[in-house]
Amino acid sequence: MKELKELKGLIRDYTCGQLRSSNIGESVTLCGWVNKNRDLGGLHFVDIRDKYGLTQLSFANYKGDASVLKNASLESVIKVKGKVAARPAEALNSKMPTGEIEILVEEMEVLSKAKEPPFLPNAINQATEELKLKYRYLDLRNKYLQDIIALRSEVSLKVRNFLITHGFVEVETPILYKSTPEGARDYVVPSRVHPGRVYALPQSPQTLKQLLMIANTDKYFQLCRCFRDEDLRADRQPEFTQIDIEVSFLTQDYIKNLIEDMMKVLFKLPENFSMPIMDYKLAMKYFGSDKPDVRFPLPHVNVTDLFTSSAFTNLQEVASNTGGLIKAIFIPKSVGELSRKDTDALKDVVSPFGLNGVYFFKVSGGSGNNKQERSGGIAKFIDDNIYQQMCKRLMSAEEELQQYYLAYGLKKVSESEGQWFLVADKNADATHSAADVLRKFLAQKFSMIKDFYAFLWVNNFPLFEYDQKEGRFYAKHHPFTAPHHLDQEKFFSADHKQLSECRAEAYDLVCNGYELGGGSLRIFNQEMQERMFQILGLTEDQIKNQFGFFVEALQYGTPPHGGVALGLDRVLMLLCKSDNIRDVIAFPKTTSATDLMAQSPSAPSDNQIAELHFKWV
RNA sequence: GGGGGUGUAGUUAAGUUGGUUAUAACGUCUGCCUGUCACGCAGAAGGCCGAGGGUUCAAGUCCCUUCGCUCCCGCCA
Repeated sequence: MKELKELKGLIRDYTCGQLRSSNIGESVTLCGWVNKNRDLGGLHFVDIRDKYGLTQLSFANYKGDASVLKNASLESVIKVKGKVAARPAEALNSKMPTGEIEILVEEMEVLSKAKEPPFLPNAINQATEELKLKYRYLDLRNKYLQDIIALRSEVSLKVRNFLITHGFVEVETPILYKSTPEGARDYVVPSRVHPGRVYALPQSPQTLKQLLMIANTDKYFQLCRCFRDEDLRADRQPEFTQIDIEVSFLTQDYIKNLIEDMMKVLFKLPENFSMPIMDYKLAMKYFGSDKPDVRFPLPHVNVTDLFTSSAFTNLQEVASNTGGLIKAIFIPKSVGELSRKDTDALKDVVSPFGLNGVYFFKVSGGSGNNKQERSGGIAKFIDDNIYQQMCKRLMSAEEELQQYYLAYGLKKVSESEGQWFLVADKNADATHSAADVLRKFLAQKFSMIKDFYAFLWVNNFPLFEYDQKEGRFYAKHHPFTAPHHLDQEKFFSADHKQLSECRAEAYDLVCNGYELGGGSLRIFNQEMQERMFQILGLTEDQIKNQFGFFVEALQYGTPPHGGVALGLDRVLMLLCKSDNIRDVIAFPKTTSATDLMAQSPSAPSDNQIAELHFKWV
């Protein structure tokens, strides 16, 4: 705004955050909302507000109609004309950027009288989420949200500039498209001219961007809206924006270099910053997650085998069960110590994953002449051998994670005193998830989370996930992902185990425990694509109906290609340090995917029902 | 689909073991006030206690059903 050269044609001369003592003496016109009325009897002050700030209006010299002032209720839009004046020395306000001056109002007009609003922007009483969403336009008057809206616009521009400088072309793809199976539930749009048929809103323009590569577009990008009809979370909305990218004739390195440079621009990272890469298996092994938060240490160590013959039946049963997993986390005493009460409360941290609690024991002494002691919790089931193994594993974990410790400035454990926490479940996935959440909880509790952006690539994902219930493979990423170049044999093998172990040419961009995006190299020949559909158990008819056009296109000369899609909303969440996606979207939906302001979705009119050939059940 | 939290003046909250007229702050209205800036002071109005049903002499409070918001699990290729 400072350097902005304003065009003629506005009814205001300055914004409400602009005037300084250098403007004293100027005759100005300001417009804005009434933020505050302070009537001292003989003196009257009004704070006028816009998105740029606040300016105090003084009515000491006001000779106009007093009833106009009376009408200036809070949140009314007013226009004032007056002289910029210095405040008396005793009335300077150093807390306000405009605190050295005030406007001596000569004329005032209430452009739009406001009735008492349901809540005030910037008020002492924060309105509930429900009310704020119903009156979103009032909440958006808040500077916090206005700044984010501006940031979002700035980030979009930077992304476009960056990509266009690198030779990319932005291409718009259809919003009314085709239902894609194998993914999330589609939002579906009925058609007036085609009774009984529907369009689907894209979950992502995946096939379209690949077709653009076949079509010789070479380097494509799009800031595109995507739609998924799934249940929501604090970081998930039914419609969201992706920075969608696809490139021909590339290796994984190109995408990594490109995104690394883009993140440097968006997050103002140092020029020499290099993003570490972590193998999926390593991420799961030590962090129990494919999107680990690596701002703090506390790796998990697998201790399952140490308890196969334990006298403690809870752990013994898990350890003996195929698929059972026990993981341990160590908190050094110098970092902090949980009280007995806190330890019991860990139950609530892991219970969402079906676990009954967290096992623990404490190690004290051991330095100098003090004999080391294990006490509390399950200490009596931890013999010297088990304990030494646990320590050894923690050390080798730190060894194996060394490059990440260096990259993020994490400290290795240098003491044996402290508390061990064990998480166990017959289902390994539950242990991984619970241990991940426990790790984050402990880091939070002991203020171990430093304020920086810990970027990370995770790669070598498995190509497939096996669904026990349905007895079939699903694509972990999507069915166009290329099998890892070292796992081609496994991909064409008929062996279940080989297929399970087949890795993908896929990678995720992770930051501070959020998945910012993911991508892959794609399959670019027809035989391989057909093999993929075959493994996924699609019939000839299904392939033809759902992907026929795409498989056909692959036959007419397809360049090797790949890409990535980043969640713009999550990028913004990280940039403005919000943990709620609603903050970065101008008109967000509730967790039940409704719009409280516009009351959508709403019932169709009788006319629409007839035209769209609906039959309500 | 499942679980946790929550719903009380316009708004945000308090409300004990079920017991008189349901509190407070901000906002609104009235009056006073010449340097306030979370202005101050005095007063007033303002309530379907989310909705429906039940228990009870008596329900904001206990029970059942239901709805909204929110967080999490499942889900999100």
